[in-house]
Amino acid sequence: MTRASESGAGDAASGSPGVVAAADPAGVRLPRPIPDATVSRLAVYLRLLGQFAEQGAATVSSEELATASGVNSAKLRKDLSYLGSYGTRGVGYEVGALQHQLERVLGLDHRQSVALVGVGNLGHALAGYAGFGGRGFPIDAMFDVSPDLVGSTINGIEVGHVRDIETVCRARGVTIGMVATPAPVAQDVCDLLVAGGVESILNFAPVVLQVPDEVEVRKVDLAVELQVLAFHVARRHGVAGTLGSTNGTVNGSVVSPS
Amino acid sequence: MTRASESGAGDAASGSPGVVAAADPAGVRLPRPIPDATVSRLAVYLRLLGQFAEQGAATVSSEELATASGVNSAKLRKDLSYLGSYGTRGVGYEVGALQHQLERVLGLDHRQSVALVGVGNLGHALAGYAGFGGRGFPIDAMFDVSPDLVGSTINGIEVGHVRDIETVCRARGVTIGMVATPAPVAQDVCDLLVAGGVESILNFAPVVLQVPDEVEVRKVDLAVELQVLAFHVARRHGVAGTLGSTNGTVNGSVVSPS
DNA sequence: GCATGTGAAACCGTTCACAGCG
DNA sequence: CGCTGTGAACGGTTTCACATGC
Repeated sequence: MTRASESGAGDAASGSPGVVAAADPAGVRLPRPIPDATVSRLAVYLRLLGQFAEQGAATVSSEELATASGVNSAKLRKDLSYLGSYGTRGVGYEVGALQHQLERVLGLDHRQSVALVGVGNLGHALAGYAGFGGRGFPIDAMFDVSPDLVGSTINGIEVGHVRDIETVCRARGVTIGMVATPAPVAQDVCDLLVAGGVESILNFAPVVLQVPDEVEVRKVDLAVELQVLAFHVARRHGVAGTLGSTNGTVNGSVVSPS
Repeated sequence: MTRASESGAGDAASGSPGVVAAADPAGVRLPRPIPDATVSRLAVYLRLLGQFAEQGAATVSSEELATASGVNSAKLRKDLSYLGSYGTRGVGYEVGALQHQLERVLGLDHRQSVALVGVGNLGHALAGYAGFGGRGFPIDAMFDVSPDLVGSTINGIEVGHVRDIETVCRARGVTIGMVATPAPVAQDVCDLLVAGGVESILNFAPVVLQVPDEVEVRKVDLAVELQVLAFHVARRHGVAGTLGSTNGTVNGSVVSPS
C-alpha cells in the first residue's frame, strides 16, 4: 500500500509518475502534460518576472528572461509553451499576463496551508525564513515534542505537540507539510501528516519516506548536496588511485575515447 | 568569461557538462564516466550502507539496498557498476568494502574544507546542523557583515567579516562554499569565494549565480520546492479553468490518451 | 540457483532549426 | 524583420532482459 517515492531535490526525474494532464471529457483546450523539470523552472521564471515588473518592464523577450534565469531561450520558450500561448511574436511576453498565468498554473492563487514539524535547529530557521512568507507560503502550524518548545510562540505561531498533528492538519486543511525532525522520527511524523490529510511533503530529514501513492514527497538533503560537490572537487583534483585518471589535473572535458 | 551555471537541486541534469572519466595514459582500469544523476544516489547508498553496517550485516543484495534507498534494483546495480565490480554474483555486496569504495569515489577520504557565508536565520541553522559534522563536512569558516555576529563564536568557529573571505579561504584551502545570505548580496559573496579559490558552491539564495566555468554551483531553493509541491496539490484538486482537467479529483495516473 | 553486471531498448528532457505570425 | 512556438534530432537516464559467474 505504501511505496517509497521521494522525487528528491538533487535527483533527476525519479521513478515518480510525473505530472500529467487530466482527462478532458469536454474536449476543451488541453495543453500537453507539464514535465516536472519544467515546473521547477516556472517558479524561477515567476520570481524573475517580479523583478522585471518592478523595473517597469511591460514585456520581456524569451532571450531576456532566459539569460536572467540561467537557461537558454529555446528551453524557456518550450517551458512556457506548456501553458499555452501567452507571447506575441515579434515582441515577447507581456509581463503582467505571464505572471498571472504562472501563478495560476503553480497553484499560487489558492492559498496553501503549510505545517512545519520539528522546530529545532533547522526548523526554527525555516520558520523565520522570509522566502516563504514573502509572496509565498506562510507557515501556519508548527509542531515539536520538546517541552521547551511546545506552547511557545515563533513568528506569531504557537508550537503544538506532535501528537496533535493529525487533528490540527485536518482542521486547518493543511496541504503541505515540512519535516525538519531528526531522522529517527521522520517516518512517524510523516505518517501523522498523511493521516491528517496532507498531500505534499517537503522532507529535510536524511531518510527515504514511505508514503501512499497519492502523496508527493520532495527531499532536500543537505549532506547529499555537499557530497555531490565534494565529488566534483575530487574529480578536478584527480582522484587517481585505481579509478583511472593518473595525471594530476583533469579539466572538465571528455578525454576517454572508445 | 563568466557563465551562469546552477545545476540546481530541484533540477534535472541541466546544461552542465556532466562528469567524465579522465584520460588513461597507462591503460589502467578505466570505469566509464559517472553520470551526475548517479552521483547523488551514491551518497544515499552510502548512508544506508552505514545503517546496514550498524546492524551487523556483512553483505547486502542489490534488492535490499535498492528498496531501502527507494530505487529499483536494476538502477542500483547500474549505479554501482560505474565504480567497478565490488559485488559477488549469487551473494551480493560486501558492506564494508562498498562503503570504503563509495567514500573514495565521492571524495570523502580527502577532508573537505567548508566555508559558510551568512550566519543569519538559515545560516545559523546550517552551522549547527549535525548532518554536516556527523561523518561529513565540518564547517570551518564562517562569515557575515553584521557587527552583532562578526567576532562571535558559533559551534566553536569564530565568525569573520565578509571582507576577509578571499584571504581566509585561500589560506585554509576552502573547497566548498555555502551561500546563505540575502539575495541582493549573494552574487558579491559568490565572487569573493571564487576569488578565494573556492571551486564548489552550494547556494541557498534565490538568485542565479554567475560563475566561471570551472566552478560548480548547486542551488537549494526552498521557495521553489514549495511551489513545485503547490503545483501538485493544485493539480490534484483540479486547477480546471482554461487548463483542461474539468473533473474534480484527479489521481496521479496518466489519463490523457493519444 | 541465484544475484551481479551489462548491452540494447524505451523513455524523457534538452537542443536545434525553422516555420509561422505579428 | 524579429521573436514566438514547435516538430525533429540529439543525448542522457531508466528499464528490460539476459548472459555471466560464483
